[in-house]
Amino acid sequence: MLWGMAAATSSPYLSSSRVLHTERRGSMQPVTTGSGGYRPEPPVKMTQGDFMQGAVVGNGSHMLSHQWVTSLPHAAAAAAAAAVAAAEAGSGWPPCAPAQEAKRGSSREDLHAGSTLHHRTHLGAHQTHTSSWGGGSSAHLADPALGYSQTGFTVNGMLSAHGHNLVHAGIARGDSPELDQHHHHHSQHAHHTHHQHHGVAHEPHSDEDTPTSDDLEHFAKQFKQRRIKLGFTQADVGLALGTLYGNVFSQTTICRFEALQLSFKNMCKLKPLLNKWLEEADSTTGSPTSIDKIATQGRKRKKRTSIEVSVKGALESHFLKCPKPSAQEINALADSLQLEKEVVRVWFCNRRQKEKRMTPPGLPRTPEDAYSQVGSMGPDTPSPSVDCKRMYSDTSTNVRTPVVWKLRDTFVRLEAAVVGCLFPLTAPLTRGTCSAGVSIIRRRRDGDQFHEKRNI
DNA sequence: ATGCATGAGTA
DNA sequence: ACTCATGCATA
Repeated sequence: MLWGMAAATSSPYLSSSRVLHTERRGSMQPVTTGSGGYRPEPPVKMTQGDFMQGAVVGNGSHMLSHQWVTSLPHAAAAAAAAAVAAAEAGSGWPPCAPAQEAKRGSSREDLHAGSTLHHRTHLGAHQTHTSSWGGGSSAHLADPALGYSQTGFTVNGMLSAHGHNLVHAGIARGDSPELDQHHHHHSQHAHHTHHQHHGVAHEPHSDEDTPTSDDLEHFAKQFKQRRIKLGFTQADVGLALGTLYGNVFSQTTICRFEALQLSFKNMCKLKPLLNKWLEEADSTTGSPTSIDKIATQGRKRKKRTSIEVSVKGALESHFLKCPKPSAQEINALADSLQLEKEVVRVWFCNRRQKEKRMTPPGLPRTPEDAYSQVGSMGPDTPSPSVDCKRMYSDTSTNVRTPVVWKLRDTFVRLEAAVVGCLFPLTAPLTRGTCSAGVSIIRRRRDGDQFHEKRNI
């Protein structure tokens, strides 16, 4: 509450910050870290791009001792920018707010927004779901030679040279003809006569059609492939969207889109934008989209608290029992786990949100599958608590919300439950091996995480 | 790629 | 006080 209140009330922590945003930009330029380009001042570690430039103000960012960190514009970015773009100037974005107006208020409707743009006909080709679901992390795939890195930092002076994307120019075009969307790939596996167009993606459905989960999945896949071929990083795309539409997105969001980790609704909203970007990227060999965005000024952000594994296990256990604990339950929990209440509260919020995300790769493809599996579940099946039902109905706002989506939650829950039983506290989170016939997902251990892989 | 966090919008 | 879209920071 503390934070909440504070925040609500007014911005508590504004550092005296002044907005010094360094300006830099260039289309795809080096946006240092993922998206923002900020960094707490005393970067402990630096990566190649991080040479800190003393230049940046050393303002008294942290007067508040502890956890609040002041965000500052990233020095590295500045540097690069400086080189590159001293010239490019205004960005044209409202420094703070933004990006949302449009969406927020009208969220429901804007799903279709943007759809008007593309209508390309599809020429025919078809390609079924062939592509393998990208395997690696896109970041790595980017060809280093091109100078991309996850950070979007161009290695050498490429940037400096032209200030912008070489990327665009060089690569674009021509190369991947495969991008086609076969939209409705509905079940008729039998014959899909599809259209393919090359080079660009189109909207499968008419403008206002709400895409199906399969459409989204397919699009996401294609998008990722294409993006990689074109040599752009997720961060690049995010920035470019800002240029094209005014809404800048972070690497995180693009990443989540590709991984289908956004809500169905959110996926629908972003799809048109990304589709448009794709078209642009394909054709544009030259339109340097440049922009940049601003930064959230000097707000202070709570230092990210990291929760111990064992504690997470406990939280997870509780979550299974009660996804939406009351304030008191939270208090009690926080207390017993020795965490701040707010941390616990936020953890639950995030956990719930996570449950609502889109189908992660690896879930039952057809309702039938899902149902059959569900049906075989035992009684201990954690009754999809109230919350569960509610989630579904929420999601249902979208009439076409595919069943799969809804089922997904059930699965996750079931899986977690099963695993939870098997491994009470040890591996509760890692819903790894849940064989009970439910395991349609195969995971690979990776450090602390389990990566899901489609099992087919 | 993802965990924890923020904030607008709602109920 | 919650949901939802989003992102900084980090593994």
